[in-house]
Amino acid sequence: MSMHSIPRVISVAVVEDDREVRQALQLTLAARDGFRCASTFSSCEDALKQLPEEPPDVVLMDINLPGMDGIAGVKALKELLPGTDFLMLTVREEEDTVFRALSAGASGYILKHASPEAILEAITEVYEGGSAMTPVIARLVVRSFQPKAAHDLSDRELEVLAKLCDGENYRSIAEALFISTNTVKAHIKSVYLKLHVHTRAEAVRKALRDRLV
Amino acid sequence: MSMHSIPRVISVAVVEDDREVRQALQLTLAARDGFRCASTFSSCEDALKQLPEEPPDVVLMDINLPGMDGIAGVKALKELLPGTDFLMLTVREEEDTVFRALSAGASGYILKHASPEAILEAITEVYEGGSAMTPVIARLVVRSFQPKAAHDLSDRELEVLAKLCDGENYRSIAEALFISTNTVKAHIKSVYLKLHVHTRAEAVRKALRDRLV
DNA sequence: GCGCAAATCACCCAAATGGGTACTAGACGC
DNA sequence: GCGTCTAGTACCCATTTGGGTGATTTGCGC
Repeated sequence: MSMHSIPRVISVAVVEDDREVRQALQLTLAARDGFRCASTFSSCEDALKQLPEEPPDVVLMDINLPGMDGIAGVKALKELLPGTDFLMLTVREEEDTVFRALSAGASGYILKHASPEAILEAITEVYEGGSAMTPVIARLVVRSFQPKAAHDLSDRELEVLAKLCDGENYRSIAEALFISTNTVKAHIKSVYLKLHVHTRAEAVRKALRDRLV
Repeated sequence: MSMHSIPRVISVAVVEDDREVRQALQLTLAARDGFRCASTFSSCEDALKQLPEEPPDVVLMDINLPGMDGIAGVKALKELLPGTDFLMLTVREEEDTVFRALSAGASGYILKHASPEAILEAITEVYEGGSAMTPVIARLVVRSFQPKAAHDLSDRELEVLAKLCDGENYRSIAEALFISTNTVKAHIKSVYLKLHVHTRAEAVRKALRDRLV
């Protein structure tokens, strides 16, 4: 925030294979004070070659691209341009794609046919250290924080499972809960039964993924 | 979306201990077509008693409340009103609080001193199945999807770690990678060393938490 | 009061795990 | 060419884990 308190121009690069869309974005950026379209590319491969020479502040990245797609592109470019933020431009709001893009290092995820105003606002938000996304995508993301299912584990079982996730062994769990190791075993067996797993590792993964702990 | 295609009034409840703020919200809602302030409460305890009788569409929930705080309030109310969405109202954008609120079941997280327009827009977005949050909070959330640190595991080690997370044992990992179980052990030992863990469970937790896989 | 589930404990045993040590072959940098 | 790194291999051994079986107590619902 304070970093950007002196008004300056946000330099933006565009990676988009559709020539029409690419030029429309370029024009939108050129027409507006405070923005500069530093470069445009029709493929990630081109962007990878040229962008490192003059890193922009923000990259608008299409997802569906011939050759290397936008997600792989972000992953590769982010390595070379750690200070640059990436804003995904897409036509559909698919759960799987959203999460893969965010995991790859995208800072935002907006729709291609949003208004120029909305796109410029998203660029500004990202540049200022925030993140931009549609409400629908935000809900997908928010939902991923919420418990997935009720696995009807008893309170005691949840307690044991939590310690299992901490990497504690039978003996230390037993000591912490003031019960015998045999009882710990019994609870763990019950947990495995209810979660349909057979090993510690699977139980830990399920507990973390489904946010049971 | 189609569910709400017939224009109707969104009924909103407010839980906020500050009388001024509470009344301001009430007035904002009353003054606008399409919104209705169904009820207001100064504590979660009160809301828990009365809300189940007539569930609103959206609840605006303050976080800092005397007695039961807004996060515990959401968790409790969400059980009773599964169809209702909760929008947290807060003054600060603290990472820990944000994640706890979302885990508790909140659908959005906005600033108390946002404009009436922005608050009404957030309510609408949440009502329509989306989610509302400030760009700063969105970035916190997005960041949680990205790898936390470079633990300099080799490619092979990452491969082994991934299978470890799947709950596979030495033998099946060895078979999958066409190497001996001894080599698998060697890789795993190296992984444990680099991640500073000593057991499978800890390794799985670290891998999932830090998004190494 | 009966039944049932949860929580507690016990014993056996095969398999898996984690730690220690030691060696070889290829790749890469300098 | 020498050192270092990663990958791959091997063996030993104590500890841990997971599965099977069975038992007691407590509390809750009907």
